[in-house]
Amino acid sequence: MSKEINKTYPDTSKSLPIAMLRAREAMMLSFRPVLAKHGFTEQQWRVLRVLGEKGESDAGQVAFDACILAPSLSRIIGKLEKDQYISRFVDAKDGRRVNLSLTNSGKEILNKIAPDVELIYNAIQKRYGEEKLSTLIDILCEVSEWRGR
Amino acid sequence: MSKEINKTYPDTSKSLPIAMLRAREAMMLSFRPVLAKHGFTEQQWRVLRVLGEKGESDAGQVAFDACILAPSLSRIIGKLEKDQYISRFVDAKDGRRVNLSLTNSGKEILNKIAPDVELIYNAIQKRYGEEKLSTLIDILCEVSEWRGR
DNA sequence: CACTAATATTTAATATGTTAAGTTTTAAAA
DNA sequence: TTTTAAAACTTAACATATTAAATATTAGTG
Repeated sequence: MSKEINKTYPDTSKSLPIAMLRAREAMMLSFRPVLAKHGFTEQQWRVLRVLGEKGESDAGQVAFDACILAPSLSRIIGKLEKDQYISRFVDAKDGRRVNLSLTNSGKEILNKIAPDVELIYNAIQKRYGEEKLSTLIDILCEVSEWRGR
Repeated sequence: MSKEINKTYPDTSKSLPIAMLRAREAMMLSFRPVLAKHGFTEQQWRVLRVLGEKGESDAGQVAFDACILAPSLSRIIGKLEKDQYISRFVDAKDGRRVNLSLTNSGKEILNKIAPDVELIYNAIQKRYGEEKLSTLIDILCEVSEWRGR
C-alpha cells in the first residue's frame, strides 16, 4: 500500500468545521479581553446572558441555550453560584432538575458588561454589513439542524 | 441603579459566536465518533491533515493552519510524536523553530481515516448543497479577517 | 406495589483552551 | 561586540471539552 498522501482529499482550508473555528476565533479575540477585564470566561458569560434572557431556567435548558455540555455546566454553575452571580435550587416538582436564575449581583454585572460587548458587535456589523451577517447566521442555523446520518 | 435586565440587548440566538459554535458542534457530532474509533481527537486529526497537505512544516505554521494555540500544539505534538505518527526536529538554520512531518505510520493512518471523514462531509454537502456551503465558507473566510477594532 | 427503564445532573479521567511566565535562539541596537 | 529586543517554543496553572460512569429521581410495566 502506498504511503503517499492522497491529494484528492479536500484542503483543510475548505473544511467547514475549521472555517467556523477560524471565524469564531477571530471574533473572540476581540470579545475575550472585555470579559476577562471583568473576570469572566466566555462560557461563564454565555450562562449569564442566557439566564438574563430566560430568567429562571433548568440546567439542561441552559446547557442547550449556551451550547455547553452538561458536565462543563455543572462546574461553571458551581463557580458562578459560589461567586453569588446565580442561584441554584432543586425543582419542586421534579427532584432531578436544577433550576437556575441570576442573583441581583448577576443582573448588575450583566448590565454592566453587556454594553461593552455590544460595542464590539456593532463594529463587526458595521464592517461586514447587516445583510451579510444575517445571511451568515441563517445558513449557520440551517446547518445546526444537521443530525448525523 | 436598576437591577432588571435590559431587554434591548440582542438575543443569544442572534449571537454570531454562538451560532458558529452550534453549527460546528452539529457537524462534529458526526465527525468525532469516526475519529475516536481510530483513537484520535479532532485536534490531533487537524494536525495530521495539515501535515499531510503541507508535508514538512514548522510548529508555528501548523498551529495557524490547524487553528490550535501554541501551548496546546506543544502537548499534541508531544503525544503524536510519542505514538510515532509525526517526527519533530529542530530547524538547522533557526534553532528556535521546530519542524514537523508525518512518519510513514502517520501517512498510513491519514489515508485510512480520510475516506470515512469524506463520507460524512459528502453527506452534509448533499443535504445542504454545494452552493450554500460555498457561500457559507466564503463569508466565514471574510469574517476570519476581523482584527479587533 | 415491586421492578425496570428512562431522565437530569454530577463525578471522574484525560485532552485541549487560555493566559502568563520561562527558555533558548536570533536579530538589532548601541 | 556587548546589550537588548524580539521570536519560537515550552511549561505552568486554571478553565473548559469530551466521554464514560455514578447518583438520584421519576416514569412505566407487570
